[in-house]
Amino acid sequence: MTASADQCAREVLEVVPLVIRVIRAQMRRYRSPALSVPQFRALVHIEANPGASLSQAAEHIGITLPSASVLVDGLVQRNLVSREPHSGDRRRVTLTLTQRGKQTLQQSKENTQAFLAERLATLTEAERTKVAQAMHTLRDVFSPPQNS
Amino acid sequence: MTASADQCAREVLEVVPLVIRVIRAQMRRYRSPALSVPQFRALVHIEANPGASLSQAAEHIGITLPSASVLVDGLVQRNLVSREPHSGDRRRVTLTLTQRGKQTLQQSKENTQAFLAERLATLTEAERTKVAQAMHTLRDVFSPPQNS
DNA sequence: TATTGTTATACTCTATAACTATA
DNA sequence: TATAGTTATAGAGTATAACAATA
Repeated sequence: MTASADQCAREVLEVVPLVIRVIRAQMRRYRSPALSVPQFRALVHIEANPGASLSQAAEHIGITLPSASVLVDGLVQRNLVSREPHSGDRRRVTLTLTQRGKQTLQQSKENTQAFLAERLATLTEAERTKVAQAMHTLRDVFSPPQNS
Repeated sequence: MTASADQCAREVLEVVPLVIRVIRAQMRRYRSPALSVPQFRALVHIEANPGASLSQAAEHIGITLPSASVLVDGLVQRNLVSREPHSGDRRRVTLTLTQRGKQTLQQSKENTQAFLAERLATLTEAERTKVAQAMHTLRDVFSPPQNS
């Protein structure tokens, strides 16, 4: 069986929303404290890119700059992210995780991954390998453009 | 290369939010009129299950009953869905697509699938087949429970 | 009592438009 | 002028809690 681009598109369009819903529900269920999916993704980006600018974060997450500004606002208010003026270019901000942010992200990662892993454990290893490979493929197709 | 449940979970957690964002952005971009992803999914369910109840729709979409009530409210106000009392059990509602709802869904399907297909067309047929198979697998893992 | 659905309330996410500050 | 970011405004999505109507 082979898949045309259109058949493949149909599958993606049906299944991806299902998966994101399960992920979101689990993140919400977990309280210490709970993170939304976008908040989680922002923390992951800042962890991987300490000192990131807001524009970089917005691009990575795939949202507009104003949306990112509001999103980060919430994280700063919850003391998960530190937002400092950039030394040298005072238009920019410098985003880093606070100690609390690091801990929260670590816990949320463990929790959510463990939850997903538990579901995925029902698959055979061959099936999981195919899923992981497909995720790699989709990442290449749907990653935001790398401008900087 | 094989994938443990935890590695697979990590991949899913990273890639699925990326894909959903691209889908959402495309649906929003399209105006005639634009649908959100949940609205789209609700319409798909009602199309496939004419006369569906609100509870059924909520379960299929993976949201709570109050959320579904609000969501359908918006669709009724936009004249995309008809919400009638159920004959026989007056607690229930009967959801069907209006003519406008059918047209809008059809257009949105074509548009979004074509957009995704265009992206996926850069893959080889073997890659697309793997992606489609992986979607099937994930659907089994993450579908809401079928109670009724 | 149990089921189906709605309403009230509160947040978050997201966009576009308009703005400020800096380069 | 161009860039980085914020604020204003608006609408959708979502949850929990409380409620109403029907079975």
